Amino acid sequence: MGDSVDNVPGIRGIGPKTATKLIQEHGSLEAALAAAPAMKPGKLRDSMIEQADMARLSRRLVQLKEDCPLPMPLDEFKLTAIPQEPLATFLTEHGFTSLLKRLDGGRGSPGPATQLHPEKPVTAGAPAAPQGSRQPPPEMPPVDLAAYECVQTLEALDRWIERAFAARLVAVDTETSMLDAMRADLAGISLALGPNDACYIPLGHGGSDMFAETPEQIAAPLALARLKPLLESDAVLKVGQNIKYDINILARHDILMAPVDDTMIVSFAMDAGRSEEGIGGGHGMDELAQRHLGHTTLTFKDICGSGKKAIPFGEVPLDRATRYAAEDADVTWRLHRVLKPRLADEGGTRIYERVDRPLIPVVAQMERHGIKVDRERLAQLSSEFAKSIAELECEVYGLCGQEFTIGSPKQLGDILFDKLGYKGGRKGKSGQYSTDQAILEGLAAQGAEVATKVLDWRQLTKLRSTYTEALQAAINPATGRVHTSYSLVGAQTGRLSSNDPNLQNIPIRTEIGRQIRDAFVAEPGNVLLSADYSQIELRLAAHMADVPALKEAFAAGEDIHARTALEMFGEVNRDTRGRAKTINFAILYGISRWGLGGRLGVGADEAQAMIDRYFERFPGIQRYIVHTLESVRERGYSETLFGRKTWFPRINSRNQAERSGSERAAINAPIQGTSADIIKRAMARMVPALAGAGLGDVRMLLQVHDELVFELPEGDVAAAKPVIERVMAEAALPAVRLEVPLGIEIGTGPSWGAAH
DNA sequence: ATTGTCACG
DNA sequence: ACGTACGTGACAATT
Repeated sequence: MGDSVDNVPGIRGIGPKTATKLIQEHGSLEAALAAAPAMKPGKLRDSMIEQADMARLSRRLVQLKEDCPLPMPLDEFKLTAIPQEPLATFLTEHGFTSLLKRLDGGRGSPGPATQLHPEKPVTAGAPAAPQGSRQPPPEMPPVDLAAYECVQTLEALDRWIERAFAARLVAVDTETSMLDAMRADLAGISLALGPNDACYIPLGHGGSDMFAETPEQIAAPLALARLKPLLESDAVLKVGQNIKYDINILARHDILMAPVDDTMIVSFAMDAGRSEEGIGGGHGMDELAQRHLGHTTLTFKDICGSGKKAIPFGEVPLDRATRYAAEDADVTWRLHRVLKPRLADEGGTRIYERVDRPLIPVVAQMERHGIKVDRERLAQLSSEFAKSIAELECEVYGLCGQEFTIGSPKQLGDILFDKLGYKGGRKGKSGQYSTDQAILEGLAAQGAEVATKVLDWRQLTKLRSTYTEALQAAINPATGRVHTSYSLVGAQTGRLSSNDPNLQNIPIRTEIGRQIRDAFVAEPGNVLLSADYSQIELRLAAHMADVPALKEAFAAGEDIHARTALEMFGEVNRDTRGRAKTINFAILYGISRWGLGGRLGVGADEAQAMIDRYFERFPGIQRYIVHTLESVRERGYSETLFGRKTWFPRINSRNQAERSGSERAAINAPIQGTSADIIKRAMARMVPALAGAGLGDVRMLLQVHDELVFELPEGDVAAAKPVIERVMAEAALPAVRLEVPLGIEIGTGPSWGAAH
């Protein structure tokens, strides 16, 4: 620590050496303050905190240089000698809020520092907090719901806006009528500037019927016009919990909120997969508040009820609405205060600042764009499917000699195995017959016609209920398009996930399902363009495990499964190539002899022999697996090439099933996660790259793990292709130099199906 | 709310 | 004696 404070000029107060020594002696700033009640609150204490922030700041400068866009050259870093606005933004964005009041020559306004560290002595006799992050930091007072203000006049709103500009950091939360950001009506906005320093601005509250009295509130357009400069100001950081939601709500009111920070994603960057017995591992606000602040929040259910009796937020009385909404902003502010500084300590800054955070506005915009679907086409498919389903039902009933619910695995299993006497074992702890695809295919191979019929029935009912019907219902009446919602913390590996509706699992593998892709279409005069990474995970495995034969094959543009077949079996044909493909996937997924044997229809011994041969022909793979597992067992987490961590708390479990599962996931996570990092980087760069090439009309609509889908004017296709190709192919650079090329395949057409 | 099944990468 | 590919989300049936 001694290396740091002295290097940073410009702060007076207690000396940097004294502060550093005190902090060092007590292990942390909090401990130093708690253990030194003799140190008076006020000036000295603030100085101490500043010193700690200074120490943190300088300690991180080297690190940040790599990971963050800096507003100034680092070598010239002096608090007083650089432009104040970008510095302020930098400081707030990275949690160095106590240093802010040193700027602007101490302009006398009650800046954030006094809010941050209220003049309240730390309780001397407080029990020592156990090490870890579960205790509230001592400088934060407990949540006081009575402290919040309901903002109902323009004068009050203007005071909050002015203070927010001065603070340069504001937690923001929007309250709405529903979860779907593209349909929800705005009920109000809450802001927080410090612990218990929060307000709620009701904008859309009213009774459930037209005779109920509307509570006093500022007219929404007026309030939004006042808030717009604040929410769009480069100099004020907006902090949210899942702020992509609020970005989209506000964007629909012509406010493009930026810059932003997201406590949910900060948590994800540090703690993906981290969960302990009895403690959830999620990144929801209620959970984070419990885990990091020791605070139990009001829940949405407490306020609006649940199920049939639930009422929209806009109908909640203002006093209760204020407590809930302002608390959310308050808690978000506190979480940011606790989590953002921890990010660098935990090595999460790089992935957060360079991958996940830049993605937030990009994904938000993709969601707002949505994609057009051809309703009539879907409806036509639906009725075709329905007709076939009805026929199949009759045939199945005939073959079984009775009517029953085909969709009930229990009834189906009993009829197939008990009544009709087919072979196929019991399964699972429920003692129920398994009737999944693999089992039914086995029956069909025995000549059970009914199994084929049931499989066809299953496929069609699946397609109809999940796709042709659901997608019609998902068309937004206001935009005429389908808007999915992407979760930025959905998958532990760093992948996105898509929901409401899920547009990452639209059928493609069968001809019949593929027709659904043809219903995803471009606007007239436009086309859809699909660009996907070819075999990206195998390429990454070749690089990460350093496998010469695989690297050569990719460099030469070979068919990788054929090459594998050649190495493994000495000849390439339909059969060996298929088996090689299965083995390649098995490697990516964390191989086991039983799993591979099951897939290939051979015994575990034979599967093991093939694994051995694979390791022999592709030296590097086994070493990668061993090293990865050693590292995860010791450190508790795996890491991608870009430094994304995924935690595996059960990697050393005494329960073998649990442990083996973690081991397989741990082998897969660096590969799947690196692939996710790469496409995320490509997405973040795509928007400026296209704009810079004069392709502002090209809209990125969808991401499907290794594929990006765009909608663009027909006339832009020729110009857009090389830009998209280059951004995707170079997405790992400059941070990572891959020893394999990233192959990109691009297609265009009037529909998603045709673009493949 | 949980289970089984199946759509995708 | 486990019970296996990794990562998701949605639907229908059942508790």
